[in-house]
Amino acid sequence: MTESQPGQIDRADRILDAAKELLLRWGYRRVTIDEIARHAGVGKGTVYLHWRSREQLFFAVGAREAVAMLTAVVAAMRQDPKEIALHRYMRRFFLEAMSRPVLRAIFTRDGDVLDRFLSSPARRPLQSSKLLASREYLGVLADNGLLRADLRPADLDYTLPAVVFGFFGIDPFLADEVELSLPDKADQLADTLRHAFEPAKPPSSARFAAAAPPVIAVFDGHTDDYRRAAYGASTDQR
Amino acid sequence: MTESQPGQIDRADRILDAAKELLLRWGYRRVTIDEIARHAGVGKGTVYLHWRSREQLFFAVGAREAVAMLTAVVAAMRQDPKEIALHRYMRRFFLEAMSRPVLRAIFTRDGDVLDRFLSSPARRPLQSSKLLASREYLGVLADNGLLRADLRPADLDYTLPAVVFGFFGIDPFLADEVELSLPDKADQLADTLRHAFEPAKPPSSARFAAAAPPVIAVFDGHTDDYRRAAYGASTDQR
DNA sequence: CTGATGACCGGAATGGTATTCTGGTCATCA
DNA sequence: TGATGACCAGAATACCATTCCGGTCATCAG
Repeated sequence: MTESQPGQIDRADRILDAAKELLLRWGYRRVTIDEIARHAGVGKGTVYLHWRSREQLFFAVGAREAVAMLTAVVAAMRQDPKEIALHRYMRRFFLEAMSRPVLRAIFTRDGDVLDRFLSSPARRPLQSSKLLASREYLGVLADNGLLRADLRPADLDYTLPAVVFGFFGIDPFLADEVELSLPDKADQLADTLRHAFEPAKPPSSARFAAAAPPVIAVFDGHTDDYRRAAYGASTDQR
Repeated sequence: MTESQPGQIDRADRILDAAKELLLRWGYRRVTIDEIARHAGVGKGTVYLHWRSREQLFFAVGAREAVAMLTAVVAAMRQDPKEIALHRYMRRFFLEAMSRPVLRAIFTRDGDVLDRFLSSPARRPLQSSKLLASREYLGVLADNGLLRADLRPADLDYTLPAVVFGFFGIDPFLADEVELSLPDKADQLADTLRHAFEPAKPPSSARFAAAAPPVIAVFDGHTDDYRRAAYGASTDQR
């Protein structure tokens, strides 16, 4: 067994650092495993002791970014239970994702950076819809009256990703129109989600306090999933 | 001057019919002007008597579809003034666009059909955002209390296209998840827009009656713009 | 004995060139 | 006078020779 030794994690991180830097500098297609290994100060074979393919390695780069993002999200939720509200969560999600170059490339489907990677077989980048809208999370919200009562939860499976996807992807098609700042866009997204999916009258603080622990548990679980995906050859990853 | 003779319009339509059929059968790249002319029973040079380039010709194919769609939309608005409501309009827009193969290809950015055409220089396919969210239309709605009062109209320039774009584009990224029917998707879009952008309490019928004529005028104007873009070499088209 | 390495292999990507194809023009024709 | 299709230049394609690179594994260092 290779993992669980601190040195191994360090080495994985060094390799991921190198891969991330080269990815952002040159794009997915141009980066070679040789170059990554050289930058990380390891042999090429060593890379394959951690991930079983080039694709897995770059997936791990994204997964590690997801861990960082989710960690920030969960920290905010611990700080203030109201942060679990759908519109607050997605606002932060949007800002965090757009602020991290690797995640921004993934969510905006930036072909210059990820060209080939995007068309990988069935490999939905970071399984974005799962990351984006966990049913468990939405279930907890619904159970605590934090979603519109007349909303069938199953509808959100389709509608929430549709709306959020739109905010991530619309930019290239607006061009010279009004150019909003990133926070302004996030506010627009939050405003839209709040009106579209949340109760008209804001729920009491008690609601948020009750729902926060299970919500945080769900996100902690997700974070661990991505952490596992980021490191370690032995782990499943299918 | 060539246009305004019925025969010329007929011929233009025959050419557009041929172009449309071949476009859907073979995709933008594979269709040649020769083939279109042959199918339409005219000489190749004749095509250039109507449009000044291949790109303009295919743009005209889309414009003619837009005319058909807008005609249906306006007819519905004349029938029932309530149809001018943003959510009703976009519901119909979505259904109409998705039901017409050429427009669906444009709005879903279907690369198999439109491959090269999509990356045409600055040539935003059918200037979709203008088609989608005319400021004039939204202005009339706002003036008649048919939009949320606390909404700055300029915000809709960004937010409305973002949301709608999401519904047009999300499908490929949901895959095996819940597969909704087209009308169900349209209903989800309508529901989202109604809650996000319209007043909580439905406006009176009188509001709709007052706003309908100017709204219809706006759409009639748009329809004419697209009709002009579809036919005629002499017209500007920039 | 264990974990790290890099030379090596096969298939895929790339570059260069000869050939075909096609958008657009315009002299000719009905 | 409006329609046509032969014609041309440049772009797309097909082909092949060469390079490149992901992944393996025999070998080595500690």
